[in-house]
Amino acid sequence: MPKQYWLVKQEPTKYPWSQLVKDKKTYWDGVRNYQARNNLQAMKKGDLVLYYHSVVGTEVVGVCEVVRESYQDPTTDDERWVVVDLAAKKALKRPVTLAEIKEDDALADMALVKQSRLSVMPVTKAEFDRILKLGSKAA
DNA sequence: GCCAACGTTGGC
DNA sequence: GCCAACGTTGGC
Repeated sequence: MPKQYWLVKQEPTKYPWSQLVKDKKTYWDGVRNYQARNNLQAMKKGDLVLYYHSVVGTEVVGVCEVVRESYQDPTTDDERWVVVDLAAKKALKRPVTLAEIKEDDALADMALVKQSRLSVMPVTKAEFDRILKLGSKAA
């Protein structure tokens, strides 16, 4: 099974990338949307996940790795919802903003742009590589 | 802070 | 099973 790529959104006022770096890893709770839930369940250990700051910043700031596959969300008794464990892997040298993504021919069709309300979404390898490339330029 | 987009709920 | 009303998310 080839490695898959994902993007998760979080508001930095709630749980910023810097907090994930400090914590080393976290469980990704609070998903209450079926499409996002299905994506969480499809994540495999070792998959790489872009970390996007929504609302404040609106930019991709880092990469994390799935370290535990989906399990029952510990913050609710409702069996419908799951979490995965994510570990911070590396920060981008500089953030890749939503504005840049929209302007980039290779990225403008991302679910991030098309479906702004989805909080967990798959990303193609081409899109993933492209964002890493943009994010590796000097600040 | 406003508003558009979209998911969910509930009445019929 | 359809659709209107409502709530939430997220960009600006």
